Parts: sequence; structure tokens; C-alpha cells
Amino acid sequence: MRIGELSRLTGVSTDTLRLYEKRGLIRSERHTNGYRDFDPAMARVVRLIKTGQSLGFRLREMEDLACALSEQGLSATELTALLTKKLCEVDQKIEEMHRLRDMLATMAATACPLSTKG
Amino acid sequence: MRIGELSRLTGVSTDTLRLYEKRGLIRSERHTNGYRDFDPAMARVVRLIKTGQSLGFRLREMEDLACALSEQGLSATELTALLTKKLCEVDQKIEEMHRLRDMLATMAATACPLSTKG
DNA sequence: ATAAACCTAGGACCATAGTCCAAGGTCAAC
DNA sequence: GTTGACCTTGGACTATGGTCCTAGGTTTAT
Repeated sequence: MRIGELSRLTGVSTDTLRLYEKRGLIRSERHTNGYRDFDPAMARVVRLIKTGQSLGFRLREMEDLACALSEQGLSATELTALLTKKLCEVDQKIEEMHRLRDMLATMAATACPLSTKG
Repeated sequence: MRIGELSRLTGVSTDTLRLYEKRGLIRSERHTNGYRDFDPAMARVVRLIKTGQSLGFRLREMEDLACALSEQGLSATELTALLTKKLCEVDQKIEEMHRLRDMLATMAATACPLSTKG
């Protein structure tokens, strides 16, 4: 598919998609006329990137994984390793999220902004 | 406490603390010599900010809450409302996090980068 | 009284993650 | 064959969230 279609599918601007490609997070073939040709599976990678990003991951932190998912010639073993690593990071963030939740809940329970107890 | 101590307590640079104050996320009194004087409770607010940030919240998205926590004269009702609102947002992020986790787990299970199925 | 460690303000600078713009090529429809 | 929607590149511009630098004032210890 061309870049415009991928953009519509994912809600990510064509400019941003080109940026992602330049940074190696996604990849495309080229038509003879020079137009990019994206594999439809790339939409999943783009959504993964945007989700990760809204949860505090940097593009840099998703480069390895996104790049691996975009490549054809990678072994399942390597890919699984990368996915598992990212899974661990996500689990850590989930824990952190629960800690933040607890902080907020505790503050709400006491509702005492400047008490010097904490 | 002075800015350096708050910096050491929280691991956040004095430059960044001054920036937070300028943006209204934290606040301080002033000594007669012009030095900032932070309430020790401010450390909690700073940690809240950094935690929120690493989980994908913008400073702008934490301004209301952080500002409310930093102020003395706010009613418990108002503060509780803000905390509850943030709690909801955190819960949404936790859900989103689980969705990301599922995406990764599914990909790891199939380990099939460019299959056009998804 | 002077060094070391702290503080002040303001402005310059930086990386990240985009967005926008200009100049031009491609293609389908009329 | 021209219009309109699409695509190409490259470079300029933006916002966010800092960091660094300069020039100077304060405090503590020697």
C-alpha cells in the first residue's frame, strides 16, 4: 500500500511515517515510479509504536523491536528474544503505574497537600 | 529546605526544579537572602511528577494536580476531585499498557514479523 | 579576608518528535 | 492535455523538557 493509505489506516501523518522510515522503525519497498510500497502488516508496527509512545517509551527505545518486526529475514528466535525483553519492560512500567496509582490513592485518602509526613 | 537539598532528595537537577517552579508545578517560599525555601513535602510532588512523566504524562498534564498539591489553601474536596480524575487517567493507561502487553505477547507467540494476517 | 560550596537570574543551547513548505514528478479521470 | 489527488525530497520551523553558561550574591570554614 502507498503511504497515504497507511496514514489513513493508522491515523499517523505521512510526514511522521517518512520520519519513522528514515529512523528505521518501519520499512517499505519502492514502486518503479519511486512511490513507497508498504506491507499491510506495517500498520501493526505503527500502532505498536504509537501505543508504546503514549506510555512513555521513546522512539529510540522502540527502534530495535520495530525494526525487527519490519524486517523479513529475522529469525523467530531473535524476534522472540526482543519481544520478551520488551514484555519485561512493559511489566516494569505496569508496576510503576500501580505505584503511581497507590501514591494518588493515598493522597486522595488523606487529602492533605502539604502535611510534612511523607 | 534549599533547592540543592531537594535536588539531592529527588535526584532532579536544580535547573529542572527551577523550571518546574516557573511552570507552577512546585512552589517555594523565599529566605530573606533570596534563596528558595521548599517544604519537605515538595519531594513527594517532585517524585510524582517524575513518575508520571516516565509513564507518558506531559508536564502540562500534571500541572493542575502538582500545583494543587503544592498549594496550602486548597480545599480537600477540590484536591480529592483532582486526584480522582488523575486516578482514572492512570487506570486508563494501565489498561492501555495491558493492551500493549497483549500485542507483544501475541507477536511473540506467532513470531511471524511480516505475516499479513494482522 | 578568602576559598569552597551554595544560591540568584537570564539567556543560549540541545535532543526529541514531530509539522509545514517549496519545488517538482506521477497518475487517473474528464 | 489539463485538473486534482497523490507522491518525492530537502530544509525550515515548532513545542517540549530540559541542560549549560555567565555574572554575580551568600554562607561557612579556615
